[in-house]
Amino acid sequence: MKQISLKTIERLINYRRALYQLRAERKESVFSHQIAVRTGASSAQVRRDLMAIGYSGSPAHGYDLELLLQSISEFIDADEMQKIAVAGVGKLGRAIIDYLRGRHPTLKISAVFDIDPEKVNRVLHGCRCYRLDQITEIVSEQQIQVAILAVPAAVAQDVAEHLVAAGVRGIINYAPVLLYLPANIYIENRDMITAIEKTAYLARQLQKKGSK
Amino acid sequence: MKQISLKTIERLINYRRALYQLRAERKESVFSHQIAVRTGASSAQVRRDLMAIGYSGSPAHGYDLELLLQSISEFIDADEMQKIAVAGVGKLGRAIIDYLRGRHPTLKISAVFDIDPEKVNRVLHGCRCYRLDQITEIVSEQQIQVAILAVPAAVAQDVAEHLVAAGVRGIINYAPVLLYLPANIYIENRDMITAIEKTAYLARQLQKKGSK
DNA sequence: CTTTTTTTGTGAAAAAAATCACAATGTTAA
DNA sequence: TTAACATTGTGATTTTTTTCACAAAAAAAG
Repeated sequence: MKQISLKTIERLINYRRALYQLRAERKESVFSHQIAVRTGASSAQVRRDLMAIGYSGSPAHGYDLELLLQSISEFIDADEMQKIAVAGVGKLGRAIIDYLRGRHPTLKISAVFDIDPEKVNRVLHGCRCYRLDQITEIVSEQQIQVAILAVPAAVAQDVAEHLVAAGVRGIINYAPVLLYLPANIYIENRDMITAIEKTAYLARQLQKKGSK
Repeated sequence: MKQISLKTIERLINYRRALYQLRAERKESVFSHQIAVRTGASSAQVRRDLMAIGYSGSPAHGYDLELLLQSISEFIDADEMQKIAVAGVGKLGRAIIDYLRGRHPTLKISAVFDIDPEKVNRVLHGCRCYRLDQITEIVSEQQIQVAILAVPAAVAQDVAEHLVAAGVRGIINYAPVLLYLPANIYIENRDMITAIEKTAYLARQLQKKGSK
């Protein structure tokens, strides 16, 4: 099968979310344009993406909601549980732990790390907290491949390097710094300041456009 | 000037961040390939993007770091302070407030909203907290155009509609739901679960690639 | 049974984004 | 002076992504 683009992956994740909402509305089947309008894609785009994962609908009834959900999930999710590490248990780290805990069928936070002795060795929101300097040891021992970086900017690069040394392949970086890591590591930058700067810029553009 | 793409905007924000780091290393000028390596772009890409904002370097010395920083900032940032509203002052909302407070030359959080009577009318992290049901009134009064949505999923759509009614044009959505809003509103989805799902998928792909 | 309508799946076309590649330019060194 | 070198700026090209547009399918209406 031809390699599926990252853009398609992102959209599929959104489609799945839209499908959950549609399911909650008691729908049993769905047309490409219904998914499109909820996700901001075009209906042709939706069809193309579903084609990419090999799922087919019928011209008469569209897509079977349950089967489509299943197909997307099979494609996106791992077969077995995937373990995640969280580095930094400040407000943000705890918010992340809360968002994810027990909510996902194939993702679970299996270790969290902090430098604060008050937190270390305690169970926070259901997750055992370890000392930050144990991170390489424990992450490699547990074979964790995905990590969330929610530590202060000053130590982000250092912690990231330890994660990579421990075998992590994907990092979600919430620290407001650019990480400099080997090219075979995937970095998803989620720094809030960047997001706000971008949105603030676009809000101004939209205003200009709206006012003329 | 030809319209600059959103991709270029995103990269420019990254370049700026890289430049701050380079400045901290006492650099005074910088070549496109140095920016490139720190941001994961190609050097040709960097030059193209800088061309887009009309900044020129010299073949001999590259780009003057200070002037380039200034040019990018002039392009990305507003001329005057831009106000931001934060809806939802849970762990995540407070993390956002902390990240931004006093750190940015043109962005400031000028009102925060929550439903919890314990928080309402108090000053949290330097920001006055209002009742969530005052949001339309206060956001439109203060002419806030950018809002951060950090409320529970169940109320996100409703709060978003109130923000739009109050004149907001850009929303950074941290709630794990897809918002359904007019097409002229910019939505930056920053839901954490989506980010983790995507990264987890990519980590697996990288593993497959690495092992063969 | 036939026509109308709606939708899928997908080649083909268009648009957008990224890369290539090289002339122009200034620098350094001999 | 002149040669060797590194880098910018950008036209041209390539690659990727999106959209168009229509045949095929199937249900509904007449």
